[in-house]
Amino acid sequence: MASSNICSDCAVRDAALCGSLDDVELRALNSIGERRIYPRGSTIIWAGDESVICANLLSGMLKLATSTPDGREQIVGLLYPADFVGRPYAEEADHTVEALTDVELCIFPRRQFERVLDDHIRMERLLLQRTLTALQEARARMLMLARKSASEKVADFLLEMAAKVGASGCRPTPGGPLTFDLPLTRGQMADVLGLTIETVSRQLTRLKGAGIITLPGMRAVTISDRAALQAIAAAA
Amino acid sequence: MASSNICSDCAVRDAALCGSLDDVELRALNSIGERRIYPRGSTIIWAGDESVICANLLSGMLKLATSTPDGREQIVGLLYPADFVGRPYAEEADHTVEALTDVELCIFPRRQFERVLDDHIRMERLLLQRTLTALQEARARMLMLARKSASEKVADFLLEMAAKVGASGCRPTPGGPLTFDLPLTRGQMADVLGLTIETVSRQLTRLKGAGIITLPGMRAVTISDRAALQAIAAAA
DNA sequence: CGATTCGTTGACTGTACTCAAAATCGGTGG
DNA sequence: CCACCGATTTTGAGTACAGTCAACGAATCG
Repeated sequence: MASSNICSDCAVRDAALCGSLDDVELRALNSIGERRIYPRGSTIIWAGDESVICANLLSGMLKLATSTPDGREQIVGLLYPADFVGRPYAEEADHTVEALTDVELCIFPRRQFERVLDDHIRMERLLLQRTLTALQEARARMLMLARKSASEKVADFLLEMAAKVGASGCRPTPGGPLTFDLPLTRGQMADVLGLTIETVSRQLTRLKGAGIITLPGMRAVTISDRAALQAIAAAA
Repeated sequence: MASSNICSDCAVRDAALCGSLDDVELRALNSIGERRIYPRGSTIIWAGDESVICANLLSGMLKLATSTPDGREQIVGLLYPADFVGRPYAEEADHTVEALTDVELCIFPRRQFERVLDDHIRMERLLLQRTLTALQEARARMLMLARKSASEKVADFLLEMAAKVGASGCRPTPGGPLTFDLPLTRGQMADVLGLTIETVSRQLTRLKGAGIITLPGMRAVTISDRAALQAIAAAA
């Protein structure tokens, strides 16, 4: 049976929460888990719905968003492969989870996942540490959203993306220009940064004009002067 | 010895993390803990310093803040009695922790606290749940900081304060006007809301002018029209 | 090839920030 | 009790940054 050892070929086996489990434990988790693929743009969890699933993100990117009653949206987190999805120990889902790219998830029914958590201290401990880190990140983002200017936000975001996605990007010479594809549309970038589409676009063209970046394609970015970008992100 | 049963007269015994412990466990925690009092305005933890302590907040209020290199500050969390303070499993303190009022803390050396955590699953589980809740709160605050107007922010804040501190405030008739003291200065409110002092002040006078609140003293607030305040917080 | 989504650019507006001054509160000491 | 001082708050005038509205260009897809 394929499902009896889906973990063996898991791309994020070591990086994800399950990395803490031994083979016996893994089989237990295996029996309640299920791989599923969602196309880009699909909503995996709706905010306010009953919290029925948890998952590990195997590949692709997810966004985590909340919105005001009148429709203003804010992306409160971006999830990368091996990140944990969902909210154990709560009856309701806090945020809407949507696929930014095609994604592959390893899904567990929430209740059963909680039981595994209860039975496997190492896994729970890992989740605690991840959650503490996520909290720290969220708070850092609060500073950015509340106190940074549009140019700082955009520069900051480009650097973060360079760090996260840029690993796979192409860098001709070390320290030299780095090119990668943004996994987000301008509108999504705006939702992350607490700006509007127009402002994001303008800031990007400003950076292009200053010779700090180039925009070879709609989604592609090349960072040609990383130091300048860092200077902007830190201060002005 | 007083220290051998400091927990017995603890005001937050049931609400705090330690509420999960039985008497034997409590004695263990007792032996590494120590009560300490800090005057208002004192800094308990500096961001970036080595993370050496964790604590439970017994009484008073703490602020949790980060700032940009050039000095812009943002309060990323407010802590109330029974809340947990500090960052286990990290070498460095994430945020600066400062006393907004005189506070009483029950302090533990971080390393030793982590050991207690490791040995007492119930406590670790509680901490996980608290952290998940804090993460949810932080993300909700991200939405507010990034997407809400000044008037929404102030209205929101007043309602939150009414809920948190207002319990002890005086409410002549149920559903009627509620009066309480703000534990924060205008400047601190501005730091919470991502605004300036002047904007906070102006919004308060606007609310006063609209007959929704009155400001009997420098720190006191009376909410006379809660429904109107909620309407502002939700929408405009 | 047209339709649609996404991105850029422009002109204008408005909200919140900055700078500055006056008013109020709280405490101290004559 | 009152005068005085510093800190906090309020108010005012002017500015700037980012938002809004609108049009246009570019890319993608059927």
